[in-house]
Amino acid sequence: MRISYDTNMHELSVGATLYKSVKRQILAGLASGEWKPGEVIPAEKRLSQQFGVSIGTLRKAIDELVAENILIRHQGRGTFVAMQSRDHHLFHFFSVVRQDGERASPSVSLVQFSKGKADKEGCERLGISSTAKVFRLTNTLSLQGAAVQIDEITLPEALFAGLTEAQLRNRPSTLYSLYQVDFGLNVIRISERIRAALASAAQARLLNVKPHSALLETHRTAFSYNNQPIEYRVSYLNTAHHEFAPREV
Amino acid sequence: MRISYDTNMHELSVGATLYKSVKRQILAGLASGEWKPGEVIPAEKRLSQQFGVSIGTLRKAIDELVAENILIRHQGRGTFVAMQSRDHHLFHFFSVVRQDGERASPSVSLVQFSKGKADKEGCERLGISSTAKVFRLTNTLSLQGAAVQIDEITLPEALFAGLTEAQLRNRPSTLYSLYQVDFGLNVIRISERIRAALASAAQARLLNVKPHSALLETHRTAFSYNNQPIEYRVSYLNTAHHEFAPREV
DNA sequence: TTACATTTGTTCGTATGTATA
DNA sequence: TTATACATACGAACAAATGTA
Repeated sequence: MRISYDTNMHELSVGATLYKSVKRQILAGLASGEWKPGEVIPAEKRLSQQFGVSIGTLRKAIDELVAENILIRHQGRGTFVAMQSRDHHLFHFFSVVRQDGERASPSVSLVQFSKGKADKEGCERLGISSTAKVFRLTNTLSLQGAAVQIDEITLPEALFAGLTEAQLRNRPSTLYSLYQVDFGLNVIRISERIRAALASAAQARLLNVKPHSALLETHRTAFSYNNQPIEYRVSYLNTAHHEFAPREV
Repeated sequence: MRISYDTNMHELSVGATLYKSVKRQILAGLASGEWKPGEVIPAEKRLSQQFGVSIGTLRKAIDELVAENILIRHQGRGTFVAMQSRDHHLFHFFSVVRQDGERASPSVSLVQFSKGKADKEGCERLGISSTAKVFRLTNTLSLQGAAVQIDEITLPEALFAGLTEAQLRNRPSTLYSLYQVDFGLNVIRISERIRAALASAAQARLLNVKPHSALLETHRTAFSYNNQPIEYRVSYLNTAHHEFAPREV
C-alpha cells in the first residue's frame, strides 16, 4: 500500500503534527461551547471521519486530553467533557486548612463590586490592554464563622459581559461554577505565587487583626482551555489559625 | 488476516492486559538492576521482539513509564532510565523563584549544627518520642548572592547515625542526595504547610531585613518509602524579591 | 433473560517522518 | 552519507463494557 501524506489537507502549519491539530480542534469545540461539561462528545469513529484522520490519530489526540483531565472516557458509553462540580472546584483550588489539618468549605461574602481598569500586573496576567474594562470584586472568606481571607478578583469584561452584583450575590455555588454555567468559562488550571505581607488598615479591619500583622499574599491566575487566562485574584490570608496547604509532591 | 490471541503465551493472569504485563516486566528489569539509572535500554524494536509483542504494544507500555518519569525518551538516541540527580531534587522540591519568575539554584551555608531533642511539633511530624535524640541544623540559602531563606532542619538520630558537621559542609550535592548516598534514605514525597510570620531579631540579622518584617514560614515533612518521615524542616523566606511557587494544578 | 448494536479498549502490523550519532 | 532509533500516521480485527429492544 502506498500512503501519501498531503499535509495541506490538514492545516498542520502551527503544531506540526496531525494529532496536535486534531487536539486543538477538539479544544476549540470545547471552548466554543459546542460540547458542554457533562455532555458526551461524538464517537471516535465519527470524529475520525469528521476530522478526516484515522482512528488511531484521533485516539492519540483524545489520549492527551484525557491525561489532562479535560475529557473522560467510559468504555461502552462514550467520551465525556469533564465536569467541575462544586466539590471539585472547592477541594481542587481551595488550599486553606485549619492548623490542626481540618478542611472546611468557606462561606463567601461580597464586600465590593465595581467596573474599572485593571492594575499593571492584572493586565499582564490576563493578557489585556491597560485600557481594557474589567470587573473588580472583593470577597471575604469565613471559616468557622470568622473571616480569614480577602479575595480581590479581577475579571475581563470582554469575557464576563453583563455580570451583575445580584448574579454574584445570588449564585447557588462556587464562583468558578458561575463562570462555567453563566459564561461558559471552565477553569481547568491555576498558577499561584505566594508572598508574606503586612496587613493594611483596611485589611486588618476586614480580618479583625491588628494592622501590620503578617498575612499570606497569594497571586493567582486562572486559566481555561487553550491557556486562556480568565481570572486574576490576589488573596490575603490570616494565618493565625489557618495555613496554606500546597499539593503534596 | 486472522489474529488469534493466545493469552497464556504472555502471562496475563494479573494485570489483565498485555501492555501492562510488558510494563511490569520492564519495571522488573529496572528493579533487578539489569538497566541502571542513566543507561539506555534496548531499542523498541528489539524489546518488542524480546517480549513477543508488537511495537505498538511495547510503545504503550513505555508511554506509561515515561509519563511516570521512570523512563525518558530521546528521539534518535534511545530510551533512558531516569536519574534522580541534583537537578531533580532541586527543581522537584525547591519552590522559590525570583519575582520575575526566574528560577535559580540556591547556594547553601551551614550556620549551626547540634545534637539534642526535637520540639513538640518535630516529634509529632517525625513520629518519634519526645526523648529521642535528633540532629538539628540551620542553613541559609542564598540566591543571586543574597541570603533569602533560613532552613531549620530536624533529623532523627536513629536514621542518620554518625552524621557529622564535616559531612554536611563537604557534601558535593544537595542535602537530599546526601541522605540517599550516605544513609540510603530516598525522599520521594514532601508535605508542606505555609504561614506568614514576623521576623525575629535573629532571623532579621541572617536575612538582612528589619525585625518584624513579614516572612513566609513553611513547615515541611519529607517522607521516604512506606510513608516513613525522615526529615522535618521549618523555613523562613524573605519574599521582598522572591516568591513561593506551588505546583500548578 | 437474551440478543444485539454501539462505544471504547487492546493488539496487531506497516509505512513514513525526523532526530541523532 | 548512512544507519539507527524514536515519532507519527494509517487501518484492521477483536475484546470488553454498556444500554436497549
